[in-house]
Amino acid sequence: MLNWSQLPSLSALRAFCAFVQRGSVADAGAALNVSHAAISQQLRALETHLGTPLFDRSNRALELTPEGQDLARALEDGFGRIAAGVEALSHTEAHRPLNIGCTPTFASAWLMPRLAGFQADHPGIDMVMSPSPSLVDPAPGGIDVAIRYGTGDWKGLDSVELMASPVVVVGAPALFKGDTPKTPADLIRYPWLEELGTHESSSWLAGQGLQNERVLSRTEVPGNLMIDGARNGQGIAVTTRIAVAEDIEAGRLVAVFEERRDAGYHLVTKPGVHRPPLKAFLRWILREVRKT
Amino acid sequence: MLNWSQLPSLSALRAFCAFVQRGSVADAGAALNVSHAAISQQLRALETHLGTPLFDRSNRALELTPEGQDLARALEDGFGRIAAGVEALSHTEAHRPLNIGCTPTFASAWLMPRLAGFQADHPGIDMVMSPSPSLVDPAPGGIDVAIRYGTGDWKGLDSVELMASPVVVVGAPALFKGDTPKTPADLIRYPWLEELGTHESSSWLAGQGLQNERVLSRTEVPGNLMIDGARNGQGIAVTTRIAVAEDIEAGRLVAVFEERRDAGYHLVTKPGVHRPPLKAFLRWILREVRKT
DNA sequence: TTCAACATGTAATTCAAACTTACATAATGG
DNA sequence: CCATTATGTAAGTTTGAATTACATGTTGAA
Repeated sequence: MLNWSQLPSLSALRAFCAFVQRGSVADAGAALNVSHAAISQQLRALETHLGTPLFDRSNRALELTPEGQDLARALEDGFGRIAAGVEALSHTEAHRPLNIGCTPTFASAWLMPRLAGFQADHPGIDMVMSPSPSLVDPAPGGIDVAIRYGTGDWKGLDSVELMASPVVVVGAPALFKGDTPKTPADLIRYPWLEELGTHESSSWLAGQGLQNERVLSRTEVPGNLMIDGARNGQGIAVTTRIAVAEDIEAGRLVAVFEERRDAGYHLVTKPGVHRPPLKAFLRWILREVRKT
Repeated sequence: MLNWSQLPSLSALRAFCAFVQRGSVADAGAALNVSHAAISQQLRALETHLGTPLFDRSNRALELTPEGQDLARALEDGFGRIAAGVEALSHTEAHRPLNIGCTPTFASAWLMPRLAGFQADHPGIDMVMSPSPSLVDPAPGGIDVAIRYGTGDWKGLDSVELMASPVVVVGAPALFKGDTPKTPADLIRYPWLEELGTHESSSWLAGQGLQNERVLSRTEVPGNLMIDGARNGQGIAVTTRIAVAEDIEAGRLVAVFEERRDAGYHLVTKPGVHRPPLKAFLRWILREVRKT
């Protein structure tokens, strides 16, 4: 086990190593971004600490004593190993792709159409989209950031609101045949679509006091297909405003109920440091949201 | 060539390495003689600098991420190499014998009789005596300390006076046969002894204004034999008071002239740091002198 | 479940190592 | 011999790192 307590000051060792590599006190200072005097003092402190002359100061230019040469070799090895380790880390980190977790709905409706812009701005950053209805924790080495729908209170995780978005209940105009439902209870008569692995429709109905009612039929479909199904008149869907904004605008879907809640999409990250690609992404997406 | 400028703070790296070895923040603090809070802050600073999470903080005890493990390996290697180099240095240094240069006369008359005391006090320190009339520079790796006769003004070297000691001119009572010389000029009639490699007798005579006189005979002998020769009545010798103090006391030699000059024996060292054995010796010899 | 013990995090202040500036000393080379 | 180059020293300042004190959160036993 390393005995730290009797190791000389690391800055002194660093100064010595820089001096050895650069060959002069002034150059060593330049390499470390400090003055020559700083190096001079560190070198003297090192000699004092070790109780050994490391230099022959008889000439103008310092020369290493045999002891100094031994130490130099050890330090160049040691610091070299350390620097290599640090650099390797930065490299692998910089190149590990950015891993984004979000719901299939949000991905196809909002994120994917804009992502090209981000990739154009940051050609060095590879990305992996992990669309998944289940809300995976952003873990180190796994998901870097998750985009989640909720109220922003994920315990143990940091979140910032991306955009508020009410829950809407939508259906195709063809489904209603002009007879648009007036109350939530009217919806019982229709077939429902639900995203695989979620229970949004039931919880919405429960929120309306209809938790015991059975709807006409309930079809579970993969997330990306739910909106498609709704558009085709296959049933009622519960989703967020953002995901169907364009469809409503274009008249392909009708929002029959809309519930103003203080919920919305959030950027959720692990507390702690963000690696540079992640920082870039967060900056970009927040700017992107502000545009609209 | 190492690029120092983008290396993280070395104390942060050290803290990280200590944490890895000890397994907890608090223990790492203990190993480095700092508080747990200091370590905590260093670790966070390191993560921030690298832009990479090094720990999984979801549990109470920190766990290394894969990146953290890579870095840990590099740091343990690197710091290990450094520590080994430093330790090797201290070891070889501590064991290199102490090299003392002094005149043969002083060695046999004053130093050798007392040296046993030093060695008894410092059993770990080996010594090499280098008696030599020529005044060798104490150089790194060579002589650690020289004991020289003079006035203390050796340019480029540090010196402290060990003891003042006038120059004396001595001869055996048998040589003078009761007819002790009264003036320096009287000494011309006697045979002279001179230490090999020195010119003390001629310069003493020159100091008395007798630079052009020829003495009866001049015999050059190795330093350690000069006093012996004088004792045996083989001639006049010029030396220092200290070297013949006991002989004069015991009546084996007579001091015919004594010149009070501000000269004496000095401890002469290279400026700069003194390694521990040298410091011990200097402390010892100065205390030894003060005893008398 | 609740509480004590443990492990780490954070904020504010204090402290000291390390740096800068300015001047000094000394060697080298034209 | 002087200009130039290289290092040393001293004094004062800066800032990185430490301490202290309190907070947060987990674990395990009562």
